[in-house]
Amino acid sequence: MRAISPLCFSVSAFRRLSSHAAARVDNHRQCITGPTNHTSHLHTEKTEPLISLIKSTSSKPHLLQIHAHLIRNSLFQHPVFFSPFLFGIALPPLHDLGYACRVFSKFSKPDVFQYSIMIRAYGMSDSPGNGFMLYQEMLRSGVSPNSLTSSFVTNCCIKSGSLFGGLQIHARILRDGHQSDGRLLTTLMDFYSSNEKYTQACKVFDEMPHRDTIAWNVLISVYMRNQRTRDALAVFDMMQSSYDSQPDNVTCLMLLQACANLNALAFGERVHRYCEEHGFDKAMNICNALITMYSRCGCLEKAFEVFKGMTEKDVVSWTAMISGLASNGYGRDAIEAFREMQRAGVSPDDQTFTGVLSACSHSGLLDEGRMFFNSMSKEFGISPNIHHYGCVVDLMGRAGMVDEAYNLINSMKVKPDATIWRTLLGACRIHHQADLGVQVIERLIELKAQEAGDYVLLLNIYSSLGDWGKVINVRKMMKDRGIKTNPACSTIEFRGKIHEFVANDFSHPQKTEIYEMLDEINQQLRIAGYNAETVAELHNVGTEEKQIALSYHSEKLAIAFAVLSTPPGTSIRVAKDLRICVDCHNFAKILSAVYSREVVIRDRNRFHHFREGRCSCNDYW
DNA sequence: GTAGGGTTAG
Repeated sequence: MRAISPLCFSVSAFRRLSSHAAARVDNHRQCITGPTNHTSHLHTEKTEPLISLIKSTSSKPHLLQIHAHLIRNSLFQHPVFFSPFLFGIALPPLHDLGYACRVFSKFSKPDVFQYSIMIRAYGMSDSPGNGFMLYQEMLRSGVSPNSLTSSFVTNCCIKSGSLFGGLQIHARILRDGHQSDGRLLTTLMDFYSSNEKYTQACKVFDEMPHRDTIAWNVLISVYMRNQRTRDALAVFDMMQSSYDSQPDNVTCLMLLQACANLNALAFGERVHRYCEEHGFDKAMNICNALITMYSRCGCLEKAFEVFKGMTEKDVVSWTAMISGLASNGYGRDAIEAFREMQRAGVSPDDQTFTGVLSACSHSGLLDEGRMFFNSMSKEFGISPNIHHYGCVVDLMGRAGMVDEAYNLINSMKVKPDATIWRTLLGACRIHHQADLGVQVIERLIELKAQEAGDYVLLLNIYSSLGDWGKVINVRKMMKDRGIKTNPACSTIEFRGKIHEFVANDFSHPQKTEIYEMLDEINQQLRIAGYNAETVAELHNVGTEEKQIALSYHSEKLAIAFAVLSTPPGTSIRVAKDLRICVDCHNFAKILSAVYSREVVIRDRNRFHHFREGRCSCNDYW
């Protein structure tokens, strides 16, 4: 007996089925060309099997055969068959937009469903802008959009970055009275958020009649994109007290990221407990986010605990652990973890090498760093990217090889970015290389990327050389170019709230106590041998004035607040947006001994752990 | 007589 392929079987099956339907349609030729509201003439019991055959196929050749048969039997133009056919060919998994366009253009009078499918298909393609054009064509031909059409076309505007299109759609949504559709409004929030119209995005949220978990999650992502990370955390409480929606795994994932950014350890632990209570802590992505959160909060023990507890570890888990060890100053352990990862049979990728190389640069492991940099491409076939180069430049720069680092940047295959020049500028500052520093500033200017911080580094170089004439020049240059310095900001978490401190800040409600406490601490530290390190301070002023200027750096205010507010022995965790200065480093080191407090300061992505008068990093940079 | 929204874990 001859074997019949499943495809042949299906085709013969629908041939049988379609002959009944065809007989019906033939009697009503107007169905084919005219308005297509004659579905009732087709017997449901005859058409349904054929429709479900069209719907169930996910093979393109099969769908094309069905197409041919529909044409032969004059059934194709009937929406009963055309709609599911278009659906199958236009959307994934087949998603043949070219084919879908051709058949769509042959269709005499598409309805709102068919337009919607095509708009959705455009939204998923490389030409989302065409989705909006089709939407306009649809309006011109008198077909009214429903809330799904609006949702699809809004998505097209998000993808194509069309602000104007989205605004038009929003106006139409209001006109048509679709403003109570939660899903549509969620897409609209996403639209405003992706166009940086955060106020508008929040307004849409406020006006929603019901907010489900996804709507709340979009609100969190709005806050996070808008650098309002603290507000993102506040959403967690609001969700838990709302009666109709609770945080889910996506909420937790985003909040853990927010905690990592804010150094909000206590809040992160709360989210962790919530994950455990709801069984999210078994998921790999949550565990990986937890590792990062704990590492970025300087709490490596907890990060390692999560890591150890994972039944399965992927490259992301290993990389998170390696990077965590690296940024916390445990370079050798990071390298050991890398070897362990290979023994476990997990292949490293480019980000793993970023972690390994940063481990070398943070711990000053020059030879190891070079070795990994070379083996990365030779053994693992991973070509170096800007981050890898950045680590090596940092490594060489710190080791005093500033000229070699400069040559390496010039020899790179990738275009140097502002960050890599800034890294070199930092090295120039450490090794007092004023001439190269000036050259680097010029490169930053070429990139139109120079920031106040870059000029401050240059100022640091000149002032440490005692070249006050040049200091005045740079200050004048900054003034002429309109460069304004933003004061550094330190944050500290206390009882679930984030407290912000800016140098010489007088806005905190407990300011008087904080300043008094800082004076008291300074007196105690001086007894223990602390002397304000004034060499790096910018102004050409007397020593006493310098000491006053240094006294109220933001991290010192934060530390004074912690000493004031927490019981003796509690660890003090500070996050700072700029680099910690030599003096504050010294201050924290001596304080850790005098007050018997562990102090953890995170500046940018680097940690300084102070315990019993020692710091985890060898020198303060 | 169908169809939709959030996450890019390091």
